[in-house]
Amino acid sequence: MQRTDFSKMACSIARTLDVIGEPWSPLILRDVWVGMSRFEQLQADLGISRKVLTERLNHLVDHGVLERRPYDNRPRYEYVLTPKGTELVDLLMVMVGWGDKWLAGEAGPPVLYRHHACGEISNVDLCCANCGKPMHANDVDVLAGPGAAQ
Amino acid sequence: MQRTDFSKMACSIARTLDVIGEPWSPLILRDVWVGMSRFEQLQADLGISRKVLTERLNHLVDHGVLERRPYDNRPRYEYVLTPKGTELVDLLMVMVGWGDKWLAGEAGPPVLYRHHACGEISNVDLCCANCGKPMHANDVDVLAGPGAAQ
DNA sequence: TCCTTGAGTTCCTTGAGGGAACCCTAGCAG
DNA sequence: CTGCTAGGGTTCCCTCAAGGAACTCAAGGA
Repeated sequence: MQRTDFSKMACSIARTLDVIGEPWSPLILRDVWVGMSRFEQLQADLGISRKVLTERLNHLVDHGVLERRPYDNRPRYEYVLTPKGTELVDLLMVMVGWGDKWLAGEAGPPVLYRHHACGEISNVDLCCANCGKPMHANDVDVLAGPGAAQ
Repeated sequence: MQRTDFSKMACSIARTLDVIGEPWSPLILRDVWVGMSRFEQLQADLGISRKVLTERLNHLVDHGVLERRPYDNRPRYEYVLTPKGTELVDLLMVMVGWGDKWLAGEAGPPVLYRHHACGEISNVDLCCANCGKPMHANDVDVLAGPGAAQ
């Protein structure tokens, strides 16, 4: 956890960061998303300290992003995405899109996505939930909402 | 910077985190986006340590996300988003969408977006850059790309 | 009975975040 | 030309989180 507590700021970015803003958390979600669900797998794949991995998994479970579920008679557990966590993967896909475009270099993107609906290799874009047209940073006005501070 | 260096991992999520994964960085971008561009403004608004703010701003400038530009004959500077940084705001908008849905509580979202194209208060959704249809975590297959490790 | 495996705990060291104080440059007021 | 002010940082110290290695514990299996 960061030193400063972001969870009480009147900002959905800060509150989201309180859930997945700590180092490693997005990479843990990525691994769970692509099917790595067990402690040992995650630890080996990420090279993360076991202590920190324990802390992160507990934090993600506490916030309803992952679910810890036994998979054996022995004390063995796996971590799976909840619906809340699955929607966070949208965020990861947008991160992938930006990283692919600006940071991948000449080797090209490390992974590709094939979209079920059209069958093509593609990438995510942002559109308006209301009209469906593109919606990027310069396409909106920012207004105070009901939950604004003061 | 996190202890572990994410920048050399063959993963666009890790590489993106290397740019904006440190604490405060996304909130700094948010503030710059909505028009807070000067050191003193950012420090006062965020309540961040001046030392850390200096480090973050330098890191973001080094990575081409922000540009440091003088605005006076005196040694005064403001920070503005580059095109690379403006595209990162997409990521922030998706974070806002998730936070609004899962964390805002009964007070409602702190800010609202009005989409220029349709004039309505709306939110971002993810669609396929190829076919335009919705594209979420469960709508894709993940395949190895040209820049995959090994 | 011992060995192995998954899933953590415990302990120590290092270094990043928080906070306050200090510094430097350029204008401006007297 | 002296002192004051404001913006934009540095410097310093303290604490707590990340890294890493070693240790624990429970349940099967040889």
